Amino acid sequence: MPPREPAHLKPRKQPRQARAVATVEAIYEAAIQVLLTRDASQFTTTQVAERAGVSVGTLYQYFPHRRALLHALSRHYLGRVADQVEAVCAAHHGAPPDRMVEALVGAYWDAKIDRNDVARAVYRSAVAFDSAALMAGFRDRLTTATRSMLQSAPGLTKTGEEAISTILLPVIFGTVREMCEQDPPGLVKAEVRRELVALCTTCLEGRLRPGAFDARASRD
Amino acid sequence: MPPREPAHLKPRKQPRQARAVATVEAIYEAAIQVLLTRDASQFTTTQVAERAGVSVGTLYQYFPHRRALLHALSRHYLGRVADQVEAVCAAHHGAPPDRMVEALVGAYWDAKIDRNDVARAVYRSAVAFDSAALMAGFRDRLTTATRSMLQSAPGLTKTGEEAISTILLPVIFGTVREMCEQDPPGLVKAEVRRELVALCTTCLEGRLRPGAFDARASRD
DNA sequence: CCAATATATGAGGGATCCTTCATCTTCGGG
DNA sequence: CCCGAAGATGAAGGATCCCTCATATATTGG
Repeated sequence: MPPREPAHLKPRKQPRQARAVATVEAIYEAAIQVLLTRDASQFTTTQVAERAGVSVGTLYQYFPHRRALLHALSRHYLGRVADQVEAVCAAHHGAPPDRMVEALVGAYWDAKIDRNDVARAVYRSAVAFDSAALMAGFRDRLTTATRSMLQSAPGLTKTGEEAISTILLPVIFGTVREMCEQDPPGLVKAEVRRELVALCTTCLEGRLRPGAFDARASRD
Repeated sequence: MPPREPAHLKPRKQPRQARAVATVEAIYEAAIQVLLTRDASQFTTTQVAERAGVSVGTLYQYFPHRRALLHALSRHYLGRVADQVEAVCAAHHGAPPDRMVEALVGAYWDAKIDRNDVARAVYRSAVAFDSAALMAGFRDRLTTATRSMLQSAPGLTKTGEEAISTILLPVIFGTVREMCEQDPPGLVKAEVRRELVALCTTCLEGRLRPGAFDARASRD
């Protein structure tokens, strides 16, 4: 059950016909594009409508005002990312700790980097127009999913899990964000990703009860 | 020699009397405050002038237009941070690698977190109008300073230094940014900072020529 | 094929906002 | 004390922008 949103942010009406669905989709896509063009203060409803190939009136049939559009966009995207990460976390309950970390970083990384443009647009929307609540909710979902997964790790104490979550998530979130906004060559990105996994794994190893990581230690 | 800025961004006139200096300072401070109030699209020259206790006309005597104000603000702040980090890096040439990392993280962390509000304001300003060039220059300065410091480390090969810079800087930048925007309780921040240093140190150790880190290995 | 409903249009009202400039006040050197 | 220069003012012009609403078009169930 998603948290109920403030009334003034609710979409005005739901699209019922196929073409309306397409229209809303086009508006979302246009909003992303406009958000990415230089100055975010040029994010005007007119610009979005024009880019989407519809009239302003149409836009206002589905979104009561500009901020509601941004809110819906962020909500839509963040929800999808959270879904993906939650699924991966759930699928790795009880897995070896190093696999957990690899899966977590991989899921978050892919969700963000694959749709680099969308991620950047949402970052911008979140910063330019205050959506702290939305971001906090997103973080909470990922934190819960991660901690739940880590708690199922063999050889990891409860306090160890807390400590590692505290450091692991900011590092992952921050590094991935940096990669989104900097957008370096693919080769560099691949290297950073590899290293990030290694970094987090090492960090986790230090928290495990000695001996719980034997399988991996003898592998290399 | 700072990179020459586009003509349309240059400040209109330099303050010559004491009260003018105070005025400009007040405008900067007001700009930061306004930038932090909810919606960044409400960053209007009128708002800034009012908050600074001056009239709009005064503002336009020193800044040719709104974007120039934001540009100057970011430039001013990023320059200061880069100065601090560069100084620390220079002061640690030839130091033991673990001290290097500690100093680097510490310097960047302090510069950003101590003036949390300014950092957040600049992040916002960077988004509200495109300042990719400014940010890129900032990153370059820090990258150069860091690599120069690391290259002076005993037991670190040239390629090792490259690899470590590639991963180290995004992790530090990203994590610190995450802390700025999330702004968790002081205790959590302290823990993250400690762990971040530990993480980076471990990462560095793996790159050193075996034996070059003896002093530290025998310490714990 | 025909209502009834859903969807789309875009000109324009009202509200800002950015920026200018003619005018006034304050400062500082002689 | 005086005068030129520096600094400060704020009303107003021109340009957007957000959002509404009366109107037009498309779709669908019967």
